[in-house]
Amino acid sequence: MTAVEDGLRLETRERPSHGTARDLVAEAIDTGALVTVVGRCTVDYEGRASSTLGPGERLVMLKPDGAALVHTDEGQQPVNWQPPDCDHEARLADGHLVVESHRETPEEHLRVDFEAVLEVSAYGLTDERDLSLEGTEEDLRQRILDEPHLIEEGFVPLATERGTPAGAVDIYGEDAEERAVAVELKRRRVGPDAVGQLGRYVDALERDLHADREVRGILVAPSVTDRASRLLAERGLEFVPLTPTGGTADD
Amino acid sequence: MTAVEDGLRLETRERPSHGTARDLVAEAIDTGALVTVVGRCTVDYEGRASSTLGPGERLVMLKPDGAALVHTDEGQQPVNWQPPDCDHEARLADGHLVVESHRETPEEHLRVDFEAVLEVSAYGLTDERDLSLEGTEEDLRQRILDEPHLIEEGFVPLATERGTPAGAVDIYGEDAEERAVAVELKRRRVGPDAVGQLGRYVDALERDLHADREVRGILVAPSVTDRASRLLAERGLEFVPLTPTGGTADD
DNA sequence: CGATGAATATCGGGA
DNA sequence: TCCCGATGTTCATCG
Repeated sequence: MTAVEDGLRLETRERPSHGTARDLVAEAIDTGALVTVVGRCTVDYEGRASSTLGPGERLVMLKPDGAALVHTDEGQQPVNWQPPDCDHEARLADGHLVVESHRETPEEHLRVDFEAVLEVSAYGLTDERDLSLEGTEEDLRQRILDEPHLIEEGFVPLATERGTPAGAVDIYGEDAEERAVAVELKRRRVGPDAVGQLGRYVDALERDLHADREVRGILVAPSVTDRASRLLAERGLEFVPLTPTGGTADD
Repeated sequence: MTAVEDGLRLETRERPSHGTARDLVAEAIDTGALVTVVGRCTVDYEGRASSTLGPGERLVMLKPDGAALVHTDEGQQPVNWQPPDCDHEARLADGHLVVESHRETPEEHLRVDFEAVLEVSAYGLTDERDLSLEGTEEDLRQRILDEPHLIEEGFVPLATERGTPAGAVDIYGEDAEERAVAVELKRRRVGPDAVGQLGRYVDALERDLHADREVRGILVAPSVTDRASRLLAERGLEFVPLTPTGGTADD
């Protein structure tokens, strides 16, 4: 089976000279292609923090939206990077291909200096990027709004993202006895941080509403850690086990 | 200028047949090479959540440590991925190259189905990966341990990462009047979450120590947001502006 | 293996 | 633009 012509743009050079590599990278940046450069290089970053990386073999990706990624043979995360909206540049310095990426606000600069270039490729890519994702906190919220009794019998949601001086409450409502209820949602097992978050909202609501009005705080998540459970008890907060999808909590 | 032979392994096919692509990807996985496959594809993920991605042109990277990345032409983050320690597999299905990546604990599966393959490359990469990074929270901690007066005159650090029922305090110490002090460090401007964190530690320490002993809580960061500042005041906590590097706080 | 919190976190929504 | 919180966060460290 032979691949048919498909209109996808592609330009590749194996083991190019540094000059050829520079020209191809520079052209690809200009034409809005996605570029990969693989070779032995050093990397320097200066900006929100600063870092240096000694010689090693890596894959550098330059995206047309201005993002830059330096990947080694290990790890899901790039060892160095630059966020979108940066300006990329390819140049020769001391006979080496040097790729630089820069932005302001904040001032950040990435420099990759190649001592050997294994391959340079430029791809003209287009993507609709219509990702459909399920199992998020949003799904959990909708599930509760559809079936409020999942929280408890008589629970009535009154607002989502209700503002307080401490931040927005995921779901604000009332229980069967018309007590105010703040619900904090998490799509996965939670630790102490989520308890602190809920506690801040409850405190803020108790200040906001009349001081004599009781405010219940309910954490909704598949499960909680021991420490979080203890913190909930200390603060008089409650926990309701629930998953975004309706599956069992697999902790 | 011509690149010299450098021992770096490289295997590339432009617009290969799906069968050729499958063979090359499978061999590269076996030999521990880093693989890139560029082409038009759909992506399905099922695991901690689930997602589907319709047809589009993307770059798929398979790392020898088991990580997988699907990158579009936009964004610093991959649109889909799989963490390290997954098992990669390349197969033909309905004449299409299909790349799959799987792991257990948790059960997660990624499937990329190519309808067109623009290029397949396999790179044999090695990397020492000796990244040196400055400007981290660790740097801020060391700066304070070296010069405790940066917190205030008379401050004495007694422990780092001191355990409490609510978590570990970054720096625990005493002030000039021998009051207990909990210090929470952040390398950058902080919001309400950091105040909640510090508050939990202070509460826990006040329970741990004798109830009559006052515990001061000090947040150390380049700057704070308005809301965080208000929360600090409400809880009787303090703020000391300080950067990891000693530079000025650029908020 | 789980828990905990840092990160050049990134990303999207809202004011 | 900044603030704020979610994320299939990932990652290192510690118990």
